[in-house]
Amino acid sequence: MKIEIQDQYIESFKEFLARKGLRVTNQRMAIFGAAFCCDNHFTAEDLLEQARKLDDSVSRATVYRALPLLTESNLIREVDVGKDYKYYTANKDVKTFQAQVICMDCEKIFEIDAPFMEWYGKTVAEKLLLSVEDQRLQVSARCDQLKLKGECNRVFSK
Amino acid sequence: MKIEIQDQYIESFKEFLARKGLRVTNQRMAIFGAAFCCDNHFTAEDLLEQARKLDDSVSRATVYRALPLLTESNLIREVDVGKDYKYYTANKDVKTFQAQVICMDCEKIFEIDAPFMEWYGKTVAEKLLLSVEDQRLQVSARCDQLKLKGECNRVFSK
DNA sequence: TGCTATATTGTTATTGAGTCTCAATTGAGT
DNA sequence: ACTCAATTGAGACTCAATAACAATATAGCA
Repeated sequence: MKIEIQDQYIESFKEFLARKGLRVTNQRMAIFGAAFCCDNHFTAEDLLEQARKLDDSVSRATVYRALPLLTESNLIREVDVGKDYKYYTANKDVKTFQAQVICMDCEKIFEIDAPFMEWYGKTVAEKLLLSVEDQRLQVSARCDQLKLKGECNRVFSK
Repeated sequence: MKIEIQDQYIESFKEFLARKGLRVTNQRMAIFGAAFCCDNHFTAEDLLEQARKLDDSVSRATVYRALPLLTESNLIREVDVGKDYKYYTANKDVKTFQAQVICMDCEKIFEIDAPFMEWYGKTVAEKLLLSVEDQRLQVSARCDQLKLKGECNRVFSK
């Protein structure tokens, strides 16, 4: 069952490549596969590590070259957490606009539905006479607050 | 008139430094002044350049050391536009929550009032049983759309 | 199946924002 | 003015991301 869903995404990625006149390579598919098999948010470095488990020839440069393709094809998306590096996450089963709640200490990310935001985007668009390409609502919280829910990864020394 | 307003901010900054037991130095005041005399959003590098006009001894390191003080004192704030570097803007006359509309090509930033978001933040907080530290709504648009309003800085070759 | 043009790759070097180190300097209380 | 800790500038350094380039692999075609 899971495999079927994945196949659908694989097909979608291959179509995207074909449409752009790009080749289907082992490395690209390994990177794609890594992005979709890992559940959480991941950095470029995480992705490299995972992709190498599928194809150990994958290099850092190729990961960075593949990321724009994956975002452009709408299979993954950037999640900016205000750090110096970027996070990404696979676009699986996302039906509504989601806000990101980020722990500023351990960097754990929760995505919560915020369907209202879609309407809000349109309002903004009308106000500025342009169409919105993308919008993000990011909420920052502290880990000692998330800890109350027992969902913080980090151990604190201080 | 303008000078009076600035004096108020200067006082506020000096108070902040005093409260923290930090010294009032020429460099810090030059950086502060630069942040408040430039109307737009600025990067650390922009700030360095401006500050050097007020005190040419200001170094890059000092700018980066001053930025956390300015944000902590709430005189400026970070504006994350999803680039590899950070933008900042002075907190002048900001009464309500603002959403940022960013041109993905020329990086021009419009801030628009989004008072609703304050309420929304509280709702999110209740849902996750934590208190929100900060929230940002970012809207991305393309310059060729902003161009219609004649407000895009960039000249396009393609 | 094998051939060819060219897209893609890994390696390595490079960029650029931001941080760190440390000796020299400077501000503020005495 | 004196003292000493806070602050500074210069420059080395970190680290994510990008670029250059020679080697390799892919897809279309024979």
